[in-house]
Amino acid sequence: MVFIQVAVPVPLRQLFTYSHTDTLQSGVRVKVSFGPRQLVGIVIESGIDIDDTSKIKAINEVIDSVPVIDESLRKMAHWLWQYYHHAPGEVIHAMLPVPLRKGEPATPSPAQYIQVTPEGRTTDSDSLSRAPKQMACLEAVVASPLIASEARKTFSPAVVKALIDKALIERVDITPELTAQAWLDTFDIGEKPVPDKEQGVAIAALNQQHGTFAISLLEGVTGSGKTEVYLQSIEPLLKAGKQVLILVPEIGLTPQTVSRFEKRFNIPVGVLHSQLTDAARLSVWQRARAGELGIIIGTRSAIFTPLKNPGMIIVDEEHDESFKQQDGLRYNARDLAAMRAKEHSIPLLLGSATPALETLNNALTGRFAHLQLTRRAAGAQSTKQYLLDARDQPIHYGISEGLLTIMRQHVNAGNQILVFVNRRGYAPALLCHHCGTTAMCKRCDRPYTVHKGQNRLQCHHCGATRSMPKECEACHSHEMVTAGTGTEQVEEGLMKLFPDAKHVRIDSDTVRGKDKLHQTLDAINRQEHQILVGTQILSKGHHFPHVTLVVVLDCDGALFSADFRAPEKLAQLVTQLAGRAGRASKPGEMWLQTHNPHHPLLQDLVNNGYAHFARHALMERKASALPPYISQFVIRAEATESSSAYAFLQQARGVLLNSNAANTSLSGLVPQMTGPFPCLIEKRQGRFRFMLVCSHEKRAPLHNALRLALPYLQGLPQAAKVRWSVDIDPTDFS
DNA sequence: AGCACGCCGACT
DNA sequence: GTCGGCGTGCTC
Repeated sequence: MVFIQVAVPVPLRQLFTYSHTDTLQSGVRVKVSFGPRQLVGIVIESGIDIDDTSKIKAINEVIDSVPVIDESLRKMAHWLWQYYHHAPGEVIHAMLPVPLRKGEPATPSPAQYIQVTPEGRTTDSDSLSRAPKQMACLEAVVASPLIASEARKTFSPAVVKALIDKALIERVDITPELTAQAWLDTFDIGEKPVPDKEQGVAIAALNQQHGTFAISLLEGVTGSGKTEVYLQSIEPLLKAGKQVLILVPEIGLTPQTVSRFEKRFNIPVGVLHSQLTDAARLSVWQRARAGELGIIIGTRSAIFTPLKNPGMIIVDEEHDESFKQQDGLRYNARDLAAMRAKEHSIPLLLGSATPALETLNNALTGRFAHLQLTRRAAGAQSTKQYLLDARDQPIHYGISEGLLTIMRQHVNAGNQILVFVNRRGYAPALLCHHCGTTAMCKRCDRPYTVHKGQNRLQCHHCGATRSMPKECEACHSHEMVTAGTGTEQVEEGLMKLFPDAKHVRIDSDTVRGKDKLHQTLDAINRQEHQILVGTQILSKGHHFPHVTLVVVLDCDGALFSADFRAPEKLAQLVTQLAGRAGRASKPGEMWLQTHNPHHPLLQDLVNNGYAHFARHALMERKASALPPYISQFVIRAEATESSSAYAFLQQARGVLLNSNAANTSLSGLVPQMTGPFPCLIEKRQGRFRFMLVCSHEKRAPLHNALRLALPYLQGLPQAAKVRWSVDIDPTDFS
């Protein structure tokens, strides 16, 4: 009889002990009874000692013969639940593809394929000369068996059926065989550009790092060829049979990105993103684990992909916020990438035109290697940036007179212009002209956003919609007016101001699904539209060579935000937007409309660029004792009763003070606490939200205080009544 | 988080 | 008389 520690998928910060006849390998899945239910758990440790054996149950079933979580991922899991103070079972759960969480087999199961029959192989090409599609399909099948469902998609079901009826191909169940380093069969480097001097330096530096742990920041302005550096620095690794894992932001994963890697090396690339089916994700997971895939590109959760021969990890656009999960296990995939790289003794490359201040600080202090690309390729000029003083100017649809004049010049010259508006919808509020009452979402206590196109009001915090009210709820006046400007209204205004120019609006309301976005972007680059209005989506990934003018309608919100990261986010956004426009023959310009034209932050950004701004912002962070110079965590609480959420955090505050004082070795190191105070979005989906921010200049004592406090927090009488969570290194205070 | 147990209101 | 409301407490 052996006692075994198992991570069970429940939100409890502990492991559970079960018994079994033999020791089991760590990382193997087991079925266990947990209370009244059956759950799939993961073996963490075998053969442990235990005092009280009275409650111990036996493991019901061992699912795997080979661990689904290998040694290195197990270490990562351990680090995750320690560092993020999260329930181990949930951590492991988050790391596994959905089918594996349910206990389905981890090795590939047979799938239906079509393969060529002996008749098909000997058929002469004449017999199908009148059926070119069948011919193409047959040729493909002769080359190698195809997955039946995919063949039906690429060639059409009728074609496949016709060939089966003619007995030229047949259906068979094949269990796919996974081969390590399979990509080496086709690996072939086509044409590649000669790197410029800076790229050459970066590539040479990265080549030195192969086989060792090192982190580099590749700080490269837009258009300086970061991807080329990625491509050339992974080339020798792939050739040596090593795998490369590339993380990209959620919207950055375009077919173009993937095909660029596929075409350069002539190998298949594994792709992981949120829109894949569970089966498709599992397939990539299996192929990566078996070492079959040389390149895996994916979003945040791809950091959990098992690798047989890891060679390097790349995080592209490393400043992007989507690398931090904002619910449940609030991990940061960028930080996790560093952990993984260290564990495997491989290099990590972080690339960005606008590095996060945390990353930049590590590069400036020498913890990370700092590689810089300062020149745009092919002599393209960078976009000139200016501030537009909107004070005392008439404003139409959010656009000031002065800005309008500039826009006219570009439109009349036949160029494209891009108008950035940071909120979608028509207007962020609807209010009564008579008494001033604003239409509010009852569940969130926030103004509804007006959507004129649908003739409805929509709450942007909980998604609820309602019909457009005909009269004021309070005074029944029929005069309702909108306040503020969203993309929809700007588009409407531009249609009136520029009746001859073709418009297109790009936000999550107008581009549903990935295809629609790409179609619209392609149409823009074919110059089918002259004026582009849109939100954040426009700042990611895509380039608009015909755009000569970028305007940002409202920069003022970020200047006085309660979120200390707002200026950094604005600077990143503005710089990314500027990078979208222009090309060698048509340099672009950018105007930022503001009521604070003398604000030092805007001045610095516009006159000196992001790199200078960021270094200056770091100095300010240091002076104000903010991250990355201090460590933070946040305890969030939400409840239908505002007072219970507040009370819980108030008690938590007390516990944190006391537990720390009780720990004599840390006496004097009291975390600094602010709050509890309401979140920036105070109420969401009918629940009131509060947070308690805890900071300390040193991470270790801060985390120790939390570690000591957590058991008490769980025991608090209020703890059961409120939904509460811990957020380590928070990036979002909404 | 589930899920059961438990103790009080409106129903065939 | 019971179906069912969701408070409380436990899960190796």
